[in-house]
Amino acid sequence: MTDEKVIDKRHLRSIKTREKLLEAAKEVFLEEGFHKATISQMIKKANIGYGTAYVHFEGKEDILIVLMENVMEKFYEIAEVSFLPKTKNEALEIILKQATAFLKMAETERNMMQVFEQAIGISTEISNKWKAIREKFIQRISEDIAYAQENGLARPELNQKLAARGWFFTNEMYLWEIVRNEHHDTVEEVANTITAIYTRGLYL
Amino acid sequence: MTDEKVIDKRHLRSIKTREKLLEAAKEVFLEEGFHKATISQMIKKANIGYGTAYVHFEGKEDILIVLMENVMEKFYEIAEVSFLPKTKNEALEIILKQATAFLKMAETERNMMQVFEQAIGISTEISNKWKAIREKFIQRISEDIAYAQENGLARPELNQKLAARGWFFTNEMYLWEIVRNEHHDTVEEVANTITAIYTRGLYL
DNA sequence: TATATTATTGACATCATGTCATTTTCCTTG
DNA sequence: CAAGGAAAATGACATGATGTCAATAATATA
Repeated sequence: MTDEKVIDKRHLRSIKTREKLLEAAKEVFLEEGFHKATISQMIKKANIGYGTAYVHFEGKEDILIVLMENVMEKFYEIAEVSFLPKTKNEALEIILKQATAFLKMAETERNMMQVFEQAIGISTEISNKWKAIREKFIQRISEDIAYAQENGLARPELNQKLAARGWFFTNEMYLWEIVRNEHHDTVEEVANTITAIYTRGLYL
Repeated sequence: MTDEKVIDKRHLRSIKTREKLLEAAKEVFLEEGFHKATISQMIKKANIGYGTAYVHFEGKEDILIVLMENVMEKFYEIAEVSFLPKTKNEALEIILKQATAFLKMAETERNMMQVFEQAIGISTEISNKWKAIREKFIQRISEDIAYAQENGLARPELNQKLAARGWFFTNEMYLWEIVRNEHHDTVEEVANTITAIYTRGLYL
């Protein structure tokens, strides 16, 4: 199990090479976007040989997946916050916090999220990982809505899964708009409006 | 203005070649997806020479843009339906119809929409055209909400633009799920739930 | 020091792209 | 209707990216 702790100079060099490449790849992805980015640019920036890239990774896509894992973990952390509201106010507060935390990611990780968005459209594997994150959120919120329905806080006639998806989808689309710098309302205002509509409805 | 009506045999042949290529390209895009698709596959299927493809189009992306124009026009038609509701019921009915028509597109044009989705992630031009469609919808709905607010039908404290975006975004995300065959509720149920939440709210 | 193991390397084969000089097809004019 | 010209089609080619692999360098071990 802990056999891997035997790290010799060779192994160390290997790790450093890998990290140099990852660092360079990040820059290239940010500068060029996913498809214009080439392995050649990365290895030049990292000062390593061409073949070396293929020793450490399977290709461009694989490199990006590794770079993305960091960011994706943060989403999981947000999604994993567990809650079972007892009052309507509690429910609203929590739903608002969740939306805000989610949208904030767009701002703090904007650069990598821009590359991420392209990659989702191109790589099935990356797309699947994003889908998993989405389902995690929807599952959480769906459970919360079901609980709220059982306790007379939410309208019982609404399909929880659909409602949860809708809520998440709205947040997600705003996330991408913020990532693309296409949106100039603050994260707080967006989160407030989404929550207000979902909890109070648009029409009187 | 009508000079172009002079169509000789050469011109006719040119048009036919172009159409043969578009037809073949459509098949290849559907079979292979946007990036695996190659010009070579298309020209073989169309029985024309390699260079010919570049006489008619600037490349893969350009071919897809032309193929997409058809589909996109249909979205514009839906978006252009104008309405100013007088009663709350009228507002709900119209918003439901709009959502249903929009989502139905995912079903009737599923194949091309699948290619479309990839293309949006890859081609800036296609992405921009889709954004224009989105803004058209949001503009329409935003106006409707503003009107409803002025006439005491909708909550006046909500930001119309944000509400309209949210509504559209939810629909759009469902659209893509349906396109990807990832969704098994009926279009009607989805449209109903979205409308119900937006108009009546999730919590009591 | 000699040998084994691990990591690195760049040259190479492959494949898609876009260009362009050439060829084919059709029209026009004397 | 024959000759020359214009429009359309063509495929060979140059370019650039990818992934592989046999050779080489660096380090460990006996």
